[in-house]
Amino acid sequence: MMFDKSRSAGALVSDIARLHAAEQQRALAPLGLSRAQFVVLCELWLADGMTQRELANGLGLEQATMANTLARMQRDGLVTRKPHPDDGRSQQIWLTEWARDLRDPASRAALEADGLLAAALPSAERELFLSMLSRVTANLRSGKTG
Amino acid sequence: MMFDKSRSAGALVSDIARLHAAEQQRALAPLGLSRAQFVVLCELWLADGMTQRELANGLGLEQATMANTLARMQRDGLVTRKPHPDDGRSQQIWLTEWARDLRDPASRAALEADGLLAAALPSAERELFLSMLSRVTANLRSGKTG
DNA sequence: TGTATTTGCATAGCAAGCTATGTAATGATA
DNA sequence: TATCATTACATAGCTTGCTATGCAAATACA
Repeated sequence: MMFDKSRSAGALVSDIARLHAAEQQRALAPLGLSRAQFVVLCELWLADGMTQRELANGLGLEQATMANTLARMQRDGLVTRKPHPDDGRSQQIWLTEWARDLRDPASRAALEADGLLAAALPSAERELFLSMLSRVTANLRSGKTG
Repeated sequence: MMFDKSRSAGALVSDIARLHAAEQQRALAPLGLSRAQFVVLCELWLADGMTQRELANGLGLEQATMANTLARMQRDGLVTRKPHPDDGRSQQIWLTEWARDLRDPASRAALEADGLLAAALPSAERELFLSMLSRVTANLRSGKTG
């Protein structure tokens, strides 16, 4: 019985994720952002005022993970938390002006890291690669729920 | 300036890596193994007696990460560390009998998790997917060094 | 109305990745 | 030979993921 990691999609994907995360961290660092913070900001740039649970659900992360990341984002001046008007248990997450201003430069940095990844493939293959990744993501996600 | 995570290979790969890691953890848990430990065991099943640095280099991990993982593996009875005969600074990492016996069942568990991932794609596309992942991995890795 | 369940959040504690730093052994060199 | 640089490892401290718990607010229902 053998496990050949060079022929394991899971092992390869894990390696790529780690290498890509390092690239993205490097690209985002000059803005004072971490990768996890950028991911949360992507949601909030579309619409802030969401609750912590809505954010966690949208990103597929656990509530506790979200709570910790939001605490660091508040510490770093990226978000503020205000009591929810209709529900005393929850809070609305709002972007600071500073976080709003980061949208363009941070998106550029993230795209740059993505470009390094895509550069490994001829452009003719990139659409298919994205399609495959999307199908795998959808499949694993649905398997988790159902 | 927009960042669309559903069209970002990096974002998709990160999600897949997280979902796959959870699957693999679940499959390995009954054996008392974590994913990170399994990865180290894969190296040691091929040849044990390596030093910590050799293991870290082989897996592309930092020395400190390796040191911590090996400490947990020693705690869990998977490896023993013996002084290196030729170099008083380093230690050789040896598998325990128990770890040796885990090779077949652990490999099966890992392959099972990989199967769930591959199941998202028609078999005709799987070879190409592996090839793309290999090229991306190689490209990112070489970019790191050079 | 009063209790019981559910829901939203915080916190503790663990794993595994990272960087930075300290120590001891080795190796190179003046 | 004595000193300096390098190498192997350990440790501290950070992030970001996880599970498990606890608490308080909201909701359901007897």
